[in-house]
Amino acid sequence: MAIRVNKPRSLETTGEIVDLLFELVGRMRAHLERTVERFDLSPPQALALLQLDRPLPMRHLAQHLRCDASNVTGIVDRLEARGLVERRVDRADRRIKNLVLTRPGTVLRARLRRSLLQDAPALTSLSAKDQRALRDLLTRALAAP
Amino acid sequence: MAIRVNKPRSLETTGEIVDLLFELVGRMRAHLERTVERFDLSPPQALALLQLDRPLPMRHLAQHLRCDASNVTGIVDRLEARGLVERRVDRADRRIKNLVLTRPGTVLRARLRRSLLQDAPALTSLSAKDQRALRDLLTRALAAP
DNA sequence: TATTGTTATACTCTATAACTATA
DNA sequence: TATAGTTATAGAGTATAACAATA
Repeated sequence: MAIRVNKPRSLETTGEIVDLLFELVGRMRAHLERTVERFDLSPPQALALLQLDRPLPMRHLAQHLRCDASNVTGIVDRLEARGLVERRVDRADRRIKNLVLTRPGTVLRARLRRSLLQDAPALTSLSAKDQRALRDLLTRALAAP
Repeated sequence: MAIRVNKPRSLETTGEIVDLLFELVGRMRAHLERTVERFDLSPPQALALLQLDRPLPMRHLAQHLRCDASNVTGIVDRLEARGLVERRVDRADRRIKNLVLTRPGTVLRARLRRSLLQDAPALTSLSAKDQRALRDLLTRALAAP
């Protein structure tokens, strides 16, 4: 068995990437906060809406948002009160409530997503080619175990 | 003047990147929470510590952490109580307090950073070459106005 | 017994406003 | 008059635990 304590990959580069991601995500969060305000949504409400490109049980939404399921209740309550989302009891398992966008919810989600992406900080300054390269790198990074 | 409503860059790709970043950052946050626990630090305390690679006025630290200055007081209080940082009044402007890592603080910061980077989720699965490519893309993205 | 969603509750993080000391 | 940091306080976001309905 070879004696190799460190991987050839340098922690130095990893550190630079983490710092860059930290900065990028900071800018994106600020951008999100400015944008959702115009839509009269809280950031959690907006993130929930963005996840609902397909019907999703409450619990799955919680997993996607990385928060406890008890939080989702309140978030969805407000989205439902505004007529953006419906809770539909699952026919196969009646404990489950599937979240489905209403027509207005679908429209609002599309507008929100477009606003967020159209001037996504930093990303818009990359060329189309660079964007594809970035996408492919991130895909490869996340694909591995 | 040419009639061009959309940029050639596709919102489609931008959207994919945002989704990938969302997933990546989620994993990194979970990783951060697991790791800082072992160091008996809260995530904000850990992030503050990580920023202090050089002396920094309270207010600048707040800007880096993207939070109000009033929060930093409590975070630094606890780090100082543990003897990890010192508040040093600036000689040129006595309103300013510069945060400086103590010797134990420097040691702990290095250990924390190493732990975080050594098994940074997703990033460690990239080859050294891919890591450099990712770093360069992110640098370019953030450099632009 | 285990799981989904809800409620009630407490805790953490964060921002706002008023204060002090310096400038 | 303006700025750096602190304090007190309130609000948002989150998690935990107990519960009802269903599996």
